[in-house]
Amino acid sequence: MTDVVASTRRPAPRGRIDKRKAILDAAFAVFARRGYDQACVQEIAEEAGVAKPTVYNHLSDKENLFRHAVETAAEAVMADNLAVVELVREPSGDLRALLEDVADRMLRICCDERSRALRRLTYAQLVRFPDLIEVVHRRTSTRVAEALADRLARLCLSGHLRPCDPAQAAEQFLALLTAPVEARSRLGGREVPPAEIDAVASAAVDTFLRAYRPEPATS
Amino acid sequence: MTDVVASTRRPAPRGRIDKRKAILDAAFAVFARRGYDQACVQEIAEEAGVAKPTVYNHLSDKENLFRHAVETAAEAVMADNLAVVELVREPSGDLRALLEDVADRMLRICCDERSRALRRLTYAQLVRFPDLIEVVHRRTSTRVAEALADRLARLCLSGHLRPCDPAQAAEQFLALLTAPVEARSRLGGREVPPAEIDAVASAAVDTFLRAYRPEPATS
DNA sequence: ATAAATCTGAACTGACGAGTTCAAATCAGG
DNA sequence: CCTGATTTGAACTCGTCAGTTCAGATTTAT
Repeated sequence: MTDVVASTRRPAPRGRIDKRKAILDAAFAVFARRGYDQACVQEIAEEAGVAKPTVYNHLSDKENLFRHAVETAAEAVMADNLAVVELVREPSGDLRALLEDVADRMLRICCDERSRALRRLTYAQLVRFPDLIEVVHRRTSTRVAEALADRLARLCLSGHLRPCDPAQAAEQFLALLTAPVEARSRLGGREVPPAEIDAVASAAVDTFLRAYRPEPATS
Repeated sequence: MTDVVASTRRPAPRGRIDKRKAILDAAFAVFARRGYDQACVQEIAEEAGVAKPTVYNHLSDKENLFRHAVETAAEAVMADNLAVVELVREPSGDLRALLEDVADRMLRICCDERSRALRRLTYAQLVRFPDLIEVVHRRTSTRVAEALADRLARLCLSGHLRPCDPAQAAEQFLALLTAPVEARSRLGGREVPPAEIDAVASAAVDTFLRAYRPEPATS
């Protein structure tokens, strides 16, 4: 009689459309704000504008839902990052300016809600889904580092950077970017103001260039 | 009738000893291996060799148990790290060797099970206990960075490093250490072989020194 | 229009775990 | 050795939530 429940239900096109996509999007959103254990399937169904049995109809169970939602998000984050790495080319003008631009774009991706939620969720479920972290990490970290290493290798060959191990250079470039931001965002809990992002990016590039610029002709 | 339950019960000195400490230790151990939600108070009680009501007698509820266990662990990790930072002094011999020793020790702390579990737990409960991460982060990260900055400032003044912002230098030194190790340990899921730890430490120090060594007297 | 597939809401089962209760056992101190 | 505090085990309450069932509504395709 006193039913005022569930006023936040979008009608969402009845019939058979891409319920599946709606469900996965909703799942990631709900997992992101509640965490795996606190998220309940009912809420995901409501967020997707769909009945609970429909959720189970598309994705067998909660675990499956989580895996698909997380892997999809990881895919998207990887695509964004790879697109940015593509920008690293033989500099037409200033190498520093180029790297700062790249650094800035990567940090913005790494600070946005989706990336943060993704890290949080995989980190949190490390014990329960060890294989999942493997997949996510490959997408969001390893792959990006490899792509960046490729680009840096070219810069070494063309003499814009000193000869070095490109994989290590890439690892350290990313370290100088991500670690300070992780720390300043309290592991993703706080929003980092753009001014700080800029500062971290420019400090990282500065240090990176000091360490990897070509040696002044010795002797 | 078919009761074979709870065969892993240590007797643990009956009467009133430091049950409290036993309980907190057990709590951290169980939270570490199960995560907050999966950990059940019964298991903590068993691990502590104590009855369930005794747990509730000492610490009001599960949340309280978690907070105390985590804060205690954070305190311990901080102490370890600060002790290592103390080693940074005016180098009697080689600055590089000194920094590599410090880097190595810090990485070992950061890779051990306790630190990893601590990061995992706080990261995972970011949403539910936002204030807790504040506390932990201050202990394990901010404080250590500040202490290191102090030491680096002295090295700048004595001319062992170029003039620079010591806070930034400390932040980047730690970034070059922790980020690669986090990546290689799959966010703490995998054990990192000592050889890799050494490699990361020495690469980090090398890059740090290239970026922060005193400028060769210009013009 | 009609048949097959899908979706819906609501109610249901079953497991699990937090926190409590209590009477009996155990301890510590005077 | 007596008294009061603490511990213990076991059973219990209570809420939550994953996953299921089902009869009826809706959709899509032919």
